[in-house]
Amino acid sequence: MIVEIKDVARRHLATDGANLSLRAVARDMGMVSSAIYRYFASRDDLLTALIVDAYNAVADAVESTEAAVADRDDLRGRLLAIGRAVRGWALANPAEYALIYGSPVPGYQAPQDTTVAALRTATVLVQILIDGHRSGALRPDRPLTDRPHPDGPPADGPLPDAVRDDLRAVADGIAPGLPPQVLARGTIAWIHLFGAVSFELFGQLNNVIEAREDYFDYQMHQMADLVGLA
Amino acid sequence: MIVEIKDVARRHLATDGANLSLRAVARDMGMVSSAIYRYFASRDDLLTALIVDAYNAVADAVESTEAAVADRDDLRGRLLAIGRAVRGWALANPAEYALIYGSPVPGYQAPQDTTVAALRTATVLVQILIDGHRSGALRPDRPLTDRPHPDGPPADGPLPDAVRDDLRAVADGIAPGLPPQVLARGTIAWIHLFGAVSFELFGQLNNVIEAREDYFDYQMHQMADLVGLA
DNA sequence: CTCATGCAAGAGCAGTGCTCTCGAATGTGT
DNA sequence: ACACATTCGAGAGCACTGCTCTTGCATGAG
Repeated sequence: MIVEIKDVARRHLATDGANLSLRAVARDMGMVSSAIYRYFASRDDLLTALIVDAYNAVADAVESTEAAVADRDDLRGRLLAIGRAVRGWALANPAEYALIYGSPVPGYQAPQDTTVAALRTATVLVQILIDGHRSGALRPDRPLTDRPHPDGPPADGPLPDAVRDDLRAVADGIAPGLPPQVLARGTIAWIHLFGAVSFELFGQLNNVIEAREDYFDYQMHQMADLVGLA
Repeated sequence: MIVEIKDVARRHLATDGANLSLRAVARDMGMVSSAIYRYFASRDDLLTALIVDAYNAVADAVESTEAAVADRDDLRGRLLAIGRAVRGWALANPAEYALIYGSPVPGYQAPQDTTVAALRTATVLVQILIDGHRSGALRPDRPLTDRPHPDGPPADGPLPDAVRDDLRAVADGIAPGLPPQVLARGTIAWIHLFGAVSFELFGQLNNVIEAREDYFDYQMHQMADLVGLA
């Protein structure tokens, strides 16, 4: 019953956007609006359920797509697979993507359930970093970028101490032994991935880039370079 | 009169988020709701006015901050100034930032007015690219990233043809002669800037990074490296 | 002095989230 | 088999929303 309500709500979400109407979904189900409250305490409660489902849906897509990469040593290919999975899911479910990675619903506070579901997707990326670090494919000890001038010093400044400490704490939790420098570049790729998808999905690329897919792949390759993947 | 309405609406926006109520702003002004319709045809019309204002506000902040960089040859400093200006404005006006760079309001179609205001901010970044290209500080002819392995080939693949054509068209409009390769890396920095601000503002960094300002600067430095700024 | 225009108030419509009450149906224990 | 308890949905109702339409009051122009 609650899955049926969520299904109808998802359908409304796809057409009407984030301001879905409880009465409308009740009408679609041949019920009266007050009956919904037997299953969801409030509209925010329904939204929370949809948000958790969305986080898990994108995590499912990312996990299965990344696992399908046969050559586990092809770290770049695995990163690319993650990126394409996120983008593909976002393009197929724009409203749900906006729900979890867009501007937060005003007055709505995300409960703790959502963060654990959100972590699933990130873990897939971190595993690539771990594998690359173990095999020695990553070189966090030197700047990844070229010197702006051939004879100049590396432009890449050191990781700020406070950031390094934050990242070390994160690494201790999910990837013990992973150097903060590696994690720092991984988070940059991570942030850029969602920044790129959001930019495209929210219309910021309109009248600028039309070759969306090629452009996205290009960005992911740049991020792979930045992380230091072969 | 319309500026007073917008001021009150902005204040409501800051507290209640994107779903602002016409009746509430009318109440705050001691008017009845129908009186608002003398000045704005609809709630969407008011939102559009706020959006255009927001685009211009962030453009003002960026332009003035960037212009305050004394050393015009310090391209990295100018990029950093832009980034900090955007982030600072976003942190000071989170609701307005979400209005223009967050998920679009459902059922709302942005009119053409907004795009020209959005272009103002981008122009400041493009000017850095132009200056850097003129002075020879940018080297778009070679990969900016290090080889993953010291003796391997450059990992950076070529710019896809379709993307190159898109970017050439953009360059023809606002920066004639600027190589698409330079613009490609500039857009990456551009996208990452807003991706980083959105990630922080929308709570995606919670329980991960606490040293927000240091982390942001670190990201901007990485982007400066990627673009190839000294 | 008259007319026209600008402006705000009020009523009203359809819609919303949410609460409360009531009646019907479905088991469950004795 | 009967009485009881629990579950479920319907309905009314409250306060709120965006928006439309009409009415009336001003102020300024001719």
